[in-house]
Formats: sequence, C-alpha cells, structure tokens
Amino acid sequence: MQIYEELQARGLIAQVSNEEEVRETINGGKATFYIGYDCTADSLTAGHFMTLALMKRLQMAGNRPIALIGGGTTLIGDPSGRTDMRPMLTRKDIDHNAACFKKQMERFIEFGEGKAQMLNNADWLLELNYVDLLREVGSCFSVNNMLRADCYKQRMEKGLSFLEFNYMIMQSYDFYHMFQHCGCNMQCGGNDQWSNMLGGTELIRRKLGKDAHVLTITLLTDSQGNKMGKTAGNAVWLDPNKTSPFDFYQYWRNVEDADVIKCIRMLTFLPLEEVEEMSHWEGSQLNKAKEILAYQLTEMVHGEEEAKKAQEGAQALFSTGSNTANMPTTQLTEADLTEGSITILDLLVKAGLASSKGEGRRLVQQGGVSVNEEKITDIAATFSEAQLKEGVVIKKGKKVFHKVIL
RNA sequence: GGGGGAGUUCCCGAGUGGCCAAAGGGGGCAGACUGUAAAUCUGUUGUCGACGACUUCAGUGGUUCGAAUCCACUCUCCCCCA
Repeated sequence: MQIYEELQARGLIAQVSNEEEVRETINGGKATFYIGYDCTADSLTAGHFMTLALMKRLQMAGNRPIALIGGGTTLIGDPSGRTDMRPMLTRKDIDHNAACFKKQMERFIEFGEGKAQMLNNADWLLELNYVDLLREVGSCFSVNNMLRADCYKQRMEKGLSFLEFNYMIMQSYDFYHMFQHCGCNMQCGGNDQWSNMLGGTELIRRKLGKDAHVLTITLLTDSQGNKMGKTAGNAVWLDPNKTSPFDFYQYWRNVEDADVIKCIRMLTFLPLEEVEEMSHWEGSQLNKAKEILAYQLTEMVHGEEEAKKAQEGAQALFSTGSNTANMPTTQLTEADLTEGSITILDLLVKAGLASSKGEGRRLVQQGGVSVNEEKITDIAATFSEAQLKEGVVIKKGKKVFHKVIL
C-alpha cells in the first residue's frame, strides 16, 4: 500500500486539490510540502501532533517536509474557526513561542541536510512593503470570493477586522514564496485551513501559471463532534511542563469507546492490519485498545521511558492501589505549614487539586477526596509534619492522583 | 460622519431600585452505577476566619437609606444609512 492509499485508509485525508496529481506526487516522493504553525502559545498541542505525524508519514514515503513557523502570520492572527478576535501578541512573545515550537518539533521530525527543513515566514513577510504587496498580489484576490470562504463567513456576524481579513493573503503569500524559492509544491494542514490554503494555489496559478497542491487532513473530533485534544477548554500540551506525560497518557487512556479505534487509526503508526483487528474488539476489551493508544502516543511525544512510567504508574494506581513512583508531585516547604501541620484544604490548593479553599471544601464534603487511601470527611482534617515527610498521596475523584511531600 | 442597539458570573443568557452572589441552559467538578468508557440520576459550581462577612454585573464618577438595575462621561462591539 502506498502512502496516499494509507492516508486514505487511516481516514486522514479530508480534501485534496486534485486527487490524481496529489496521489501521484506523494506516492512518487516528489512532494516538497509545507505545514504552517502559528505560534500563539509556547507549546504545541495534541492538535498539532496530528499534522506532525502527517509530516512524518509523508517524509517516510520520501517526500520533503518544510515546517513553517508562523513568526509573521501570527502577528496577524488567523480568524479561522474563531468567533472572536484573537488577542494581539507581541513580537517578543511570538519569537519566544517560535523557539519553543522548534524544540518540540525536533523530537519528531529530523531536520538537516536533505531532510526536513524549518523556515519562519517572518523572514519574508516582515520585509514586505504595503503598496508593493497590494500591487503584486492584492490584484489576484477577489474580495467577493474571500468573503464566501467559510472561515470568514463565521465571522461576518461577530465582526472581522481588516487585520485578520488579510491573514489569508499572508498565508497565500507564504506558499507563493516557498513555491518559488524552496521548490515547495504542496501544502498540508488541518481541514479548517482549506480556504486559506486554496488562496495560495490560486495565487500561484495567477502569478506563475503553475499548479500547486493542497491536502488537508480530517480534524479529529469525538463522537459528539467536539475537537479532540482539549480538556475543559484547555489544550492538551506536548510540553511536559504544561501537561505531564502522566496526564497526557491519561487523556488518551480515557477517550470514549466510540473514539478509540479512530484515534489509533489516525494518530498512531501501528500497521493497519493490527488496527483492523482491534476494531472488532468490544465492550471492556476496548480498555486494552485505550492502553495501546495512550502508550503509543505518549511514547512518540515523550519517549519510551516516560511512556512506560506513565503506563506503569497508571496501572499500579488503578489496579493495585498506590504506586507513587511516577505520580505528579508537589514539594512543600516548612513555610507552607502552620504550627507543624497543614489543613486538608490548604493541601488541596497547594497541590493544585482545588483552585480555592471553597472548592476544596466542596470536594471534601462531597466525598471526593482521599489521602493515603482513606476518605477524608472532615474539612478541618490536618496533616502533621511527620506525615508529610513520609509523603502523602491525595486522590481527588476517581482518577486524579497527586503526591505531596515535605 | 449620522441614527439605532448591546456589554451580567467559565460560556450562552434572564434580571430594568431593595426579596440578587444574581433565574435557566451549557460546560466543569464530585457522588451513585460502571470497564479509568458512554448514557442516566443526584449534588455542586465568586472568595473567605462560612448559618456570617467580603468582592462581583465593561470603566469612572454621581443620585439614593439602598444600584447589575437610575443619571453623566468614557471604552469596546454589533446593526442601519453615508
């Protein structure tokens, strides 16, 4: 099975600009493709992971990836999929974020001579002159068409600033630029980028009379239609300091039954035959599939060692009780104690398990907190210095474990 | 530039002088049931020294015994006309 067919079989391909040509190009390893990443935060997310995996798959099939850091486009802000305006980021923030992205990407993709390359569109976008740009590419865009694009339609009600409206033009310019200077003949990305990406092919066609290609991948959504890779509106980060490997593992370990196989198929590199087999699993057997999913992804993102730790930690906790080895831990200091002890409420807040004492109080009152396997029922419970020196394991709800040590 | 409308707690959205820490829904969290799943049911969801106190309804300043609610100015957004 060739790469195009594999991507298809995995359910990854959402849309392509020209199926025949795209298939031939990537199957033949003739694509130099780019995927753009706007650096709106200081870490990549589980959502980005999918496109990184795509990059890897295409690279393994002999194609040349370009990871494009959006140092320039982030200054504009992509309105796609947003109902409100993005907060404006400063140059400094963006540079910082770009540096973080670079580090994370290097874990997945090999960069270097003849391998993948990394570019930053700040390098060419920031030099542009307004009037020159308008004359050069502005004439190639039809406002009428742009307004028809999905990504803007959503914003017609809530308002769309001229700044954001130009995002598509910047992105198109990237493609145009790299087509000319880097031999880039294809752009990949999430399906929400479809209209932005087509802008680029359109520009290339008009300016150069040549064809470039676009391939988008299906956005990973759960059975309810929500984007995956988020918990309570917060992204699942690839940075271990923002989302610990344990939490990352747990996120995937806890996906719904209905979504496991889809996730394995789309996100992991397991052979399709194996996935096919798993798709027959039912009921609680799916728990095994969830473990596989969680392990595979954690391994790719955080490495084998961390993945094992996360898995063992989780198994130990959920089956036999407390194996505290790889648990998220909070280190207290003497200053956190009052008269040699600390109350349960303070402890919960310090450990980040409750955002306020009020919340902690509720948790305890509703029977959601255990310490060292013992349910806490008294909101006035305290823990002594000696206990803390031993280390205590707090369990919040059924799945959240946290160790606190002095 | 002219006219009209809106800004409420995580989100949507009620509330138009005291009965408002603010209806309802969503989401979150917890409990029951389970398979670390889903669905369902229940509780909970501003902060704290907690049957009380304190801080919130875009911002600032007023009126009032008392303001999310009234007045003035400011900021932001939307709609219509140009």
